[in-house]
Amino acid sequence: MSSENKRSSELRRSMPLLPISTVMQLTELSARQIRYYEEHELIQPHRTEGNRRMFSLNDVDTLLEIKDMLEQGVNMAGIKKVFDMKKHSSQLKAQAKEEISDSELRQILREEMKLVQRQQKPSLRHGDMSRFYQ
Amino acid sequence: MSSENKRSSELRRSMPLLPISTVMQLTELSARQIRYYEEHELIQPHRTEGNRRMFSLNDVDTLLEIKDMLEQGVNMAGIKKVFDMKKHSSQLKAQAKEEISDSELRQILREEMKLVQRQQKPSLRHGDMSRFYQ
DNA sequence: AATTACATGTTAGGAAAACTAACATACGTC
DNA sequence: GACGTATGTTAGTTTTCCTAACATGTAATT
Repeated sequence: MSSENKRSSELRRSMPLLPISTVMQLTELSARQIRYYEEHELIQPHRTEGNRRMFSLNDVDTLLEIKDMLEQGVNMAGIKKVFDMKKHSSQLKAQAKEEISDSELRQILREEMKLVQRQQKPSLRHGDMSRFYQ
Repeated sequence: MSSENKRSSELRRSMPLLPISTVMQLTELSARQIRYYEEHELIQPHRTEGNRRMFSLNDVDTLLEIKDMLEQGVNMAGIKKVFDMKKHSSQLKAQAKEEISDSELRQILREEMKLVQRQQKPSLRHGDMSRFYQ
């Protein structure tokens, strides 16, 4: 896939299309749960002019990951850590891409992994929204 | 693509995910227009328990086709005809697949085309929802 | 055993979004 | 100028979603 395509599909996946009722069905989470996870800053759904939450496909993906980890006994704090690390490591990766070799990068990511695994054993299975679109 | 994948992506594309407000943004149609097209049976959005319309990606695709044809001067009746023919010819095609050769099939579809073209000159450009997912 | 923290349920009251139905209007056609 | 078609607008209702508060089950802590 070209980087152009990657960028525009990222755009589509982050478009706020879905009301909470749809997200409830897709994830089998309650509204209370979804709002609670937002309260803890695990997701940041868009708001309409009238203050209704509107969710993207990425949000649904994230919620499925959260659900997964909770079911595996990871608590909010743990999930936050995992997400922080993910963000950090993808920033690192983006930055590193232009500076270092692949093998050096893999080495760094292995070290990051160890850091997290010391604290908990999260499921790293990726969210499964791919079921719901093309 | 395997026929299994084709079937399941069709499933996803027909899932009622979107409220009318989202569809309005995606298509740049007014609520009045969308409801009017439903009234004329060009789309059949799902209804929630509380009677709210919920639209699928296929519905959005269809609406974009309708918009396209209207802009090209085709009226409701013409659009209906085009859709009827589409449905008919895809049924025909499905049935034919197991009975006749490709070249025979192409011949039949050419004849169907002529039938419609005698009445109007619709745009056959396909709806462009592919912008919005994966 | 009592306390605490965490994740979620439930309820109440209010605001936004969507519904139907009816009437209004612009524009093309007879 | 009357008519038909596609769309706008408005009014009155119903449904969905919002926040905030309090309730509850379970696990960890004392």
